[in-house]
Amino acid sequence: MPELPEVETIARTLAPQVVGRTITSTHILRPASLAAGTALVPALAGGRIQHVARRGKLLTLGLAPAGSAGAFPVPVPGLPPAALYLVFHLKMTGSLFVHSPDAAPGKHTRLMFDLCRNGVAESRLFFNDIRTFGYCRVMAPEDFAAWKFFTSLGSEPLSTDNQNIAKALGHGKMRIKAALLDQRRLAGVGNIYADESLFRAKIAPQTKTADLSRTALLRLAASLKAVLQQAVRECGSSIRDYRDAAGNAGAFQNSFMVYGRKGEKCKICESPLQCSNVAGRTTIHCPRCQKQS
DNA sequence: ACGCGTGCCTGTTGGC
DNA sequence: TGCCAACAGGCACGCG
Repeated sequence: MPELPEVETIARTLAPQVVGRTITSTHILRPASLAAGTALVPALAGGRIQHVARRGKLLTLGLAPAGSAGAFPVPVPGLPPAALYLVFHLKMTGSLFVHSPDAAPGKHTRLMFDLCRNGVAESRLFFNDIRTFGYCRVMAPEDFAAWKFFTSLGSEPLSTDNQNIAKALGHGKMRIKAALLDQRRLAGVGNIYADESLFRAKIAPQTKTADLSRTALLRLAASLKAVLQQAVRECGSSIRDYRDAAGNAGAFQNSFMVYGRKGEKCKICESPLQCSNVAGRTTIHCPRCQKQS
C-alpha cells in the first residue's frame, strides 16, 4: 500500500526508465481505471515525458508535446510544469513497471503505455492494480490545478517545519491518528507511518488532538519526519508484494515497531501490543509506552 | 463546516 | 482438509 515513501521510491526508480521517452500509444484494458481525461488520451501520442514527480501519494508524469519549447502558461502548484499530466493514485495495490515493448498484459494489468526513444519502440509502461482502487487521470494543467482533491491536499511533511506540522495536526476535534491520515492536513501519510510515528512519539492513537500539548505535537512532527525520512532512505516498506518501478523491495518493514505486530511484544517494554480500530483503521499501539500527551 | 460511518474491490488468511 | 467470513485500507460520499 504505497504511502509517501513508497510513491517517492517508485517515482525515483521510474524516472530513469521513462524520462525522455515519447508515448506512442495507450492501451486501456479496464476503462474505469482511467478515472478522468479519456478525451485527452489521443493527445498523449507524441508526448515526451519530461519528468516524474510526487505530491502526497499522487505520482505524476509530465509531458511536453513534440517540438515544444516548454512554455506552459498554467502552473500546477508544487509540480514541475508540463503541457499534459498523467496522474496516478496507486491506492492499495497499484504498481508501475516498465517491460519490453511486446510484453503482454497480465491478469491485473489495467493500462499500458508504449514508449519509444529516438523513434524506436523501447518499452511498455504497465499500470497493474489487483483491487482496482487505483486510478490514472490524464489532465491538462488547468484541470489539474482545479482538481478538488489535489487543491485540498495539505503540505508535504518532509518540506514543512515542525511548528507548521504541529499546527496542521493540532486543530479540530479528531483523534490524532485520524488527523495524521487526513490528507488535507498533511499529504502522504497512511496507516503504516501514522502508527509508526505515534509509537516513536509515545502518543496513544486515540488521543484527541485537543488533549495534546504543544510539546507532544512537536514531538510527533519530529517523529513523523524521522520515520518518513528513514523509510525513503530504505526505499519504502514491502509487505506482501510491494515493489518499486525497478522491481526492488523496500526494507523499512524491518524497522516496524508496531505496524503488523498485533499481539507481539513491544520492542521497548515487552508489553503485548494492542490492536484496535481508530478512525476506521486497524491500529496497533503499545498501551504502556504510548501514554504521553 | 466538521467528524464519522460505509462502500468500493479481490487475494489472502484464519477459524470452525 | 475445505469452506467461507473476515480482513486489508484510501478516499468519495452521505449523514447528523
